[in-house]
Amino acid sequence: LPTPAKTSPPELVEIARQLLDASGVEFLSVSAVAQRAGVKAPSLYKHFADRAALLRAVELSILADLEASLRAGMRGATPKARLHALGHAYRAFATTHPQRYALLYRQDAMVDPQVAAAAAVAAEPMFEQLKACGLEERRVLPLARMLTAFMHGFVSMEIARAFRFGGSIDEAFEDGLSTILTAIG
Amino acid sequence: LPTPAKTSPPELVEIARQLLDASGVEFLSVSAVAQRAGVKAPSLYKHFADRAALLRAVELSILADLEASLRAGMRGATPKARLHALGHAYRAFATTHPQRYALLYRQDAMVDPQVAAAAAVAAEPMFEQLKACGLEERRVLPLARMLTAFMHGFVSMEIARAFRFGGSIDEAFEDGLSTILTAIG
DNA sequence: ACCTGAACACCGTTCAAGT
DNA sequence: ACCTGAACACCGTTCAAGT
Repeated sequence: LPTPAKTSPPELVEIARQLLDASGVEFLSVSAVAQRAGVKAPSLYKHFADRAALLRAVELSILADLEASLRAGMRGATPKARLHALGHAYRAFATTHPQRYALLYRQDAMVDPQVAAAAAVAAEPMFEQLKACGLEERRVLPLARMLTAFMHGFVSMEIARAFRFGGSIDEAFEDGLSTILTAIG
Repeated sequence: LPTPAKTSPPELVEIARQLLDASGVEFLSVSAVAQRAGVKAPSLYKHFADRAALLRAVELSILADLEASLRAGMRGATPKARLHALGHAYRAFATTHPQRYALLYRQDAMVDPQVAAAAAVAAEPMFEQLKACGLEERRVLPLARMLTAFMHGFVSMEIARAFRFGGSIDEAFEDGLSTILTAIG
């Protein structure tokens, strides 16, 4: 006869997210998650195939949060204004939850099709506004790539504390973002 | 009486670099490096304080290589042309040695003062050319940050295979780089 | 002065045995 | 159907003992 489940995939993902925020990916161990769920490590394998599958589930939930944050922050009267707001929402998400953000860009993350699909969904708000700017179709993709490259590069350097020469980080982000949006025309 | 050393820090760093290129950071274990050096794992602690110290030494050697690659690639008649060439040299370094590049931006890498200093040295070529462009002093730092954010963001997304909508990656990089260099004025 | 084997506390993972 | 203890192969690291 079945023993009642002491935990569940959603609960394990939630615990994993808390561990991630508190200590980073390297402390997000199967043992630690199982322990906080009140269960022994081997039991986790009844809910997830392996540690990678658990990380993937966490990643998917973070990408969903990112998309929601971008949509919520994307206010403004014009497409360009909304892209500007989206840029700041992106940076706010990454700097508020650096560990979550770092998980998204761990090595080979996008190789998994589910994760790649979720990342594409998170990129949709930006594509929608870029298209609404009314620029030529062939300019949309390069501009999207320039914008995401800048946003990701900036916040990941900020998180890594790679900006070490003083000066205003806020201004540098604002300047860079404005320059790119100006290039839209 | 002393036993002759079977290995040395430089040799261990070289072995670590080969392991890194072959399989990535996670396979860069103390045991694996020691084994390839023909020595048992505990012996490595006579040459490096711990695994982190070994990784740091590898990181320093990679940052030195990066600076050399940037300087070697930075040809051109004008400062702006040289910045353009530097951008392409940066991307070439990252895409040719993705594992080495990924090591540079691992979490909290820049917290170590030696690594931060080496990163600053690697950034010098770019600063030299930006200053040679003759723009106002207060514009140098924001522009440097925009340029590095774009370059790092672009190549790290490229390495992570995050560009999944087709189109020319080469063109997107060239477009983005040109847009930023145009903003210099 | 460097190398070694043994040991410790940790991983992720498997599996047979419980209920 | 899920949970468990025991086991396996791995980590990084320490340390006393060799030479």
